[in-house]
Amino acid sequence: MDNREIAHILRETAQLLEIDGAIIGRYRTYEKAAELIETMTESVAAMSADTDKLTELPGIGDNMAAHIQEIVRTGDYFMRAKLLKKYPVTMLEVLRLQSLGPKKAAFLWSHFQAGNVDAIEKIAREGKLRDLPGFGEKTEQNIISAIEAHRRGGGRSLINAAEEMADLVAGYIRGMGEDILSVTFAGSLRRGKETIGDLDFIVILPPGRDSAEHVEKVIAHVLAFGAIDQVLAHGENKVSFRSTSGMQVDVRFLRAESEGAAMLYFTGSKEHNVALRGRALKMGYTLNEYALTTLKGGKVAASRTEEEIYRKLKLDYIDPQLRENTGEIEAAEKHTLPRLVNLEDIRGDLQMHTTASDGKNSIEQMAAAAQELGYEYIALTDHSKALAMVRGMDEKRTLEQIKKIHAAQKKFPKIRLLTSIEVDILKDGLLDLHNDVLAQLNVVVASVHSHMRMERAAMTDRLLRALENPYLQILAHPTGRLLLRREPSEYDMELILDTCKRFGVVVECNSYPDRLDFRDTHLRMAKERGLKVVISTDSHSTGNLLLMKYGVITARRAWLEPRDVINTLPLAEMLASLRPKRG
DNA sequence: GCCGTTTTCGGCCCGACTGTTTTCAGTCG
Repeated sequence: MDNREIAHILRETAQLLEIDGAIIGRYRTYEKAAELIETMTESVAAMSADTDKLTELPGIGDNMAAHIQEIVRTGDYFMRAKLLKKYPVTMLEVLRLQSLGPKKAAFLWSHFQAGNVDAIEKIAREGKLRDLPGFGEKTEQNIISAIEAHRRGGGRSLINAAEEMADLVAGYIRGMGEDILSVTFAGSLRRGKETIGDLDFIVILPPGRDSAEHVEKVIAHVLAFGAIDQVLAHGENKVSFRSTSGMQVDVRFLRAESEGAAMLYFTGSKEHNVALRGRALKMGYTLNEYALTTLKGGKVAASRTEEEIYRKLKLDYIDPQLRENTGEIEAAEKHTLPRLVNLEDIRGDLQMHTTASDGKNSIEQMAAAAQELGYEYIALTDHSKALAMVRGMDEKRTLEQIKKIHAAQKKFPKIRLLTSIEVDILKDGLLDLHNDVLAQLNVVVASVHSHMRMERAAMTDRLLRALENPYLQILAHPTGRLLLRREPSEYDMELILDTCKRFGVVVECNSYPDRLDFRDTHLRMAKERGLKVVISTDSHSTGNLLLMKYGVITARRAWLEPRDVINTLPLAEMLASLRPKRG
């Protein structure tokens, strides 16, 4: 049982308790335990043999430790099972509807036995909700439109799509000229999360131009943005809407003196903010989106920049990508935060395709584009023959490709073109090309593209066998997931990471926005085991080389430093850090 | 259910907004 599964059971218990009317603190404890376990890299199942280790975790007491042990032992938790006898499991889906929370959901269940989205939609469309206490015509309509939005899909977007939308909205708001001072995005996009549910903007008003009339004028401009599906909130300080693409956009209006506090608050994460507020309270302050204020006297201690606020809280500045309350506050206190890897640290790209398989551009075009980016080296990694539909290369064509790369090299004296391949890991764990061909390549990248839904034990064996091949140097997009489309393959992650470490295999952080594979938490596990990582784009065109920034931001979320990432190294050192080829 | 340099009981981050209410509960982030 992995951490995600344990956290899932605890979170469902929290939601069911909330529906059941438990007092706030009780279900919050379950929520907090779920949040903690979800973001931990150490296996809680492994820890659970030792009760003391569990209770040492913040927010985990004797009772919660016992519950966790029960979950690890039995795969379920009696309280959750008990509540699921009282409420249907579909109520958890109901809670995901906008404007329907635990209280209203519980009410609908107790009055109509309506415990799923379909049943609630039926009642709403029949006009039976409007006369209920606490409901009304507006609420009824909101629930119907929330159900419609829910049916259109979860509304989460890939990071590149979110970024495009954010640029569009920011550019539009910026079009107001001097009516605003600045517009900045915050939220999960600033933290670099792999998928984005909503966009948060902070609009700073010019000094002296913060009257209600002026804000209303700015809001009117925002609401005239073309792609609005529905306005969700429209107040004096903020406006929210759902875009036609299904993404929720929140825009908050503030004065310049609150900018730092607001950025901190709206960047989150929620867990980071809660921890910061707790710390502020202990130190005699209160923290909100306007300022850090002294408890006694209500004097503003800091508000203009994030740096000032962290400083007052006796913390080093914490990069947005680290703000998940997974140890960054403790590290900031002890001055042990990592020096995170930057895009500028990257010296080369070790996965890209050409017209030899499914790439759009030639070796020369890829080389020219990479050189333009200032790279010192690239690896040309076309597919191997198992991927017949993209004309994967067999042994003969691979050898020809090596010659072509050598020929192209002559035209590009300033960048090293490494001969390479993305060789398929076959169903039985063998690599798709003969070792004597792999031996002739500068770099061997391997990955799984077929039979991705194998059962856990078989997939583990398959990968172990592949890793035993002495020519395999880089394990690319190790879980094979496609964000919002395909779940990751399942295998014994800890064993595979330990094996990579043993053989000196480097794991990839694939920068493609729908892969981002390994994901942040897996990369952090890798780092904690002393593995090296390569951040690659897996480009299929020259334009794709720019996707590197998404890999870098994911690596930053994993606390990776330049020394953890081999393509921050000069060529010779990078090559020396790869698994040495043995016969 | 957890936790303590205000507390071993009584809080649990905090503020905006909406919609349904005549002063506030519920939802959200």
